[in-house]
This record gives sequence, C-alpha cells and structure tokens, in this order.
Amino acid sequence: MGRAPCCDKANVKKGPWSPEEDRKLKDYIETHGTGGNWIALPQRAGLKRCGKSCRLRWLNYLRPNIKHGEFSDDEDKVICALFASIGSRWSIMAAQLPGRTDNDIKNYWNTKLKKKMMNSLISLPEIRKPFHHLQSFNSSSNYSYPPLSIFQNSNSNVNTPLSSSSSPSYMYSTNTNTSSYHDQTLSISSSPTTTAAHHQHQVLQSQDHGVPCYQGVKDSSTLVFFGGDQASCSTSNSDGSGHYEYGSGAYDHHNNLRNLQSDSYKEFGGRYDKEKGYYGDSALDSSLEEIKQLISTNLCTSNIDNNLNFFVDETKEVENSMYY
DNA sequence: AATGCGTGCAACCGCTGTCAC
DNA sequence: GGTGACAGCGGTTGCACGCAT
Repeated sequence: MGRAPCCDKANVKKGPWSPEEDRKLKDYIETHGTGGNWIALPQRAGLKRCGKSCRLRWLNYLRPNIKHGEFSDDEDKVICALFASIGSRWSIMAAQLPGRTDNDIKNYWNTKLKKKMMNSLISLPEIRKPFHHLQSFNSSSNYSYPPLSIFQNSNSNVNTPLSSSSSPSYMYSTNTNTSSYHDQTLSISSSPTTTAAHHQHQVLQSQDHGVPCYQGVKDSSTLVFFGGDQASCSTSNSDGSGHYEYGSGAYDHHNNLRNLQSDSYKEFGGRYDKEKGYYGDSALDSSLEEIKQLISTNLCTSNIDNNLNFFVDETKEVENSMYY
C-alpha cells in the first residue's frame, strides 16, 4: 500500500477563491509557511480546499512580489527568446522573470504574444534576412539551427539546444503571378508595411503535390510562404471574400479536434467561426514551430539584443498598421 | 437596452517523475 | 520491487467583462 488519500475529493470546494479564503491561506502561510506539505495545509488553515488548489492559489496569486498587469517590452523579449530556445517551458521562463508566474506567462503567450509574434514575423523583411543566402530550399533541406545561448550565465536549464524535429521551409518572392513556387530566387520585399493581417489577401498555393506544399498570402507586392507538409495542402479560395487558407488545418481548442479537411478560415488569428464551425487560431498553432525557428535563426545570426529590440519595435508597428 | 461575441485570465485537469509506504 | 500519493508542470476550460451590433 502507498500513502493515504490526500483529501476527500467530494468534500472540497472548487471554483474561484473568496476574499475570506485568500485571507485564511495568506495568514496561515505567512505565519507557519507551507511546511513543504500542501496536502495537510488546507485543513490546518481551516480551508475546505484541495492542497493542490491552495498551492496554485498561493503561487499564482497570493505569494508576495507577484506582478500583475501589462508585460513590459523587456519581458516580451525574454519570453520570445526563451520560447525560441526551449519552447513552452513556462516554469523556466517564470524563473527568468521575477514576479511573473508560469501561468501568467503561459496565458500571456497564448492570448497575446503568440499573435503579435506571428503577425510580426510573417510580414517583416528584416526577419527574412537570415534566409537570404539560401537561393532556394524546401522542407527536406538539411539546414540546421545553432543552439541559442542567451541565458547561459543565468540559468543552465534554459540553454537547451533547439529542437531538430523539423527543417525550415520558407520561400519569399516579389513575384505575384506565380502558381509554382519552387526554385524561386529569394528577395527582400520592397513593401515595409506588408502584413498577412491585412484583410484582402488572396490565397495562393503550390500546384505541385510531388514536393512540399507551400501556401502563401498575396498582396500587391509581396508573397510570404510558409512551409508545410502534404496535409496542409488544400484547395484554393480566391473568391475575394477575405477568407483565406493557412497552415495545416483548423484546430478546435475546446474539443481537441484537428480538422485537416477544412478549406477556409474566417480571418487570420481569429477565434471561433460559427459560420464554418471551427477555430481560426489554428493558423497560429500550425506555425508555432516556424515562429520558434524564425526567432531562433534571427537571434542566432546577429546581435541578440538588437534583434530583440527589433522584435518589439516592429511588433508595435505591425499592430498599429492593422488598425489604419 | 438587450443580445451576441471576443478576449483575458483564474482555476481545473491530467500527465510525469519522484518518493513514501 | 510494487503500488499509489505527492509535487510540479503544461494544457485546457469556464466565466466574467467589455465592446459591437
């Protein structure tokens, strides 16, 4: 036999904490500490809560020196850099950001920063620079990213080599009339304000299913391509409706269903589309690996701090451009 | 004013590694 | 050595709030 059950699951309160419960928990811990035993704590503190719930409440909300509110530009930089380096290791990120909790960082990334980065990364000529030396390439290329070492002096845990799970597959072109994108010469966009968030973009896609499929977003001067696998190929929507395809399928966050058959999205970065019956955030989800790789590559190819500053500045610019 | 929708975030869920029994 | 609880973590959900229609 192992240990006794931690608590009577049927007899503990769930849901939001009341001010009175907060006070009891805070008073108890400030007086007695946690004692390294969260399971026994609620009973001792006079709370009808599971120890796990108490721990979460304390760590995420009641603990001293917790920061609430807006994340600073510097914090944005750190989160982006760490995400590129170690992925969704929120607790490690929290260790680098005093006063922030893993839950806070996770929420911030999922609701704001991910979209900011996505909007920024897919539209910025500067971000494409690391790829300029590649005349042409596809998803089978052997290009590999060097490990990121930004924080190696502050925390060895975050100096983890990048994932090698997938190879980059991006192509950029100023040619707006091409339906087959292979072996195109890479070039820098001449349009500084190009963004995939502009609403009238038209969907283009590779017609050649014998090689990795590329989907692009087209505006008057620039194409931005994101790599994908065969599952991301789908029929083109060029009806000018403002809906466009992106990524590798719609992802339903609430039901954990991936719909690889979907054929359009309401809007880049959007949420649930009742008309279509699925979520638009999938564009972001399917490109997370691209975000990580783009951030990593950009960071690794030139001065890190300059690039981080660049991220923040350009993100603001793109955000502003979306609302003109 | 009523309703619907999008968003942010607190809290819960479930998994994994560790450790007590 | 096996079993099962604990602690910690990342993913997911539910709900309140604000804004748009």
